[in-house]
Amino acid sequence: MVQKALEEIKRGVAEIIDEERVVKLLKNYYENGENYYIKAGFDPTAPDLHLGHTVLIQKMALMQKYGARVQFVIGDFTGMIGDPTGKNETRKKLDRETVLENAKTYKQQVFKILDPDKTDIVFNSKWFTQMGSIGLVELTTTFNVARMLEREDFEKRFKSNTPISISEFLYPLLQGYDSVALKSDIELGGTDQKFNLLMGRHLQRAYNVGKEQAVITMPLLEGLDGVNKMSKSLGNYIGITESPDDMFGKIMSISDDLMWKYYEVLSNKDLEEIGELKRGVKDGLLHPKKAKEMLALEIVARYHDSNKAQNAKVEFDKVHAKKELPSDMDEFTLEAPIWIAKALNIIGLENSTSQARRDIKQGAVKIDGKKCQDEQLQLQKGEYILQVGKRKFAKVRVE
RNA sequence: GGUGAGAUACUCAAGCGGCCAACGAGGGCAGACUGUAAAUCUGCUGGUUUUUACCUUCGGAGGUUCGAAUCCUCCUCUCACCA
Repeated sequence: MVQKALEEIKRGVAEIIDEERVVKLLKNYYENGENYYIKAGFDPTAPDLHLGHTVLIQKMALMQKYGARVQFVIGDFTGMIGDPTGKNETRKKLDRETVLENAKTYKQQVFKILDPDKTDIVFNSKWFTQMGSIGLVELTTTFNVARMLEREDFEKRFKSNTPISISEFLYPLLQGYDSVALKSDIELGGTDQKFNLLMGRHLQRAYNVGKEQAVITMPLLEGLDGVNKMSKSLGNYIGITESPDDMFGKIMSISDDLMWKYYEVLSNKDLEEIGELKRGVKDGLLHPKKAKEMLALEIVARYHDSNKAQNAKVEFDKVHAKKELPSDMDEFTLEAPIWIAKALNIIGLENSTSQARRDIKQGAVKIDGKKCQDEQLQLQKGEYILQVGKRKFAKVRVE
């Protein structure tokens, strides 16, 4: 039992630190029925979860089946500082209301995956506002600058003389302290979080919690561009609240290579099955597009339902493979006569009339399926279907 | 605190009195090709209905000049070296 659970848990993970402890926890669950706590922290600034987050969340959901209680930490306090990992931009201070609002959104999204009965949502401001400045200084005495500079991005920035704010040193300490306050048994995070996750271990020791958490890191999921990690600020993400059509289309647009990565960390299919698909594609028995469709169907069905997923697929084929019009389009009413470029701008298909002119020149604009050649064209009364590029459509009534 | 260097469009980065809406690279958008892809090739990438024109942009505010991203003054910010 333990062995099987461990195997499933290990799938797709980047690294497990202190695997022995994980085994112990599992054993204890099966033999004595005792639960254990797994923690993961989330930033309250961006309440929209995307598939990159779900890699982590799905893993937690899996572990809930094996005795884990999830501590879903909303970093409302730490969020004010901002994790220095990656880009460093000063964070806006979030007011209480926004944080609560975001937390609500989190709940809605997260419980599509996690079991609510086995999940605690906690805010880390709860213990940090009570800590006080003395407590904070005490926290800082547990670590030193040299060790702190071991963190890769700090080291890089230090060497290249890029400024590091003192408050950024605080971040790993605070995140680690969450594990002290919550007495977590395991903490999950992306591979870029490794340093912070290990800090939890260090602090649990320093504060004599009586245990040191194991750490499980998950690989970072690349975004749609296939290069950078999926993130909202880069715009290469697939949000779990997106419409079935958008979600389906976005998944279909990833490259074939990336598809397998997605399969590994996002699909519920077991590894053998995925291996078979992979072989099938390699041997030419299975079209890669088919394989990708299956993936897209599975994921869309998870966040919507299988009917909607199926519809999204049909719609997708209709628009892209058969080059027919989508069944749903935004509709607008404009006054006649109207200049085509202006019309495109008003209905939001183009950012400016200048951009519209350029696209018309390039033959990217279609009216009722026919290329528009004349950039001076005035639309007279009637109904038109305007299209820019392959994906942007709108129905326009001119009167 | 002292000295020096720098701030250019989404990002990086040229330009250093007129030929600058500003080289180039990345990104983005579009076209061809395809499986809607990826890769590749090509075009575009400040705005404005009148587009071999006009307007707004090169950290901010003034000034010199027929003319300034380019020169001068002050301010703000960043970096480096020294203390």
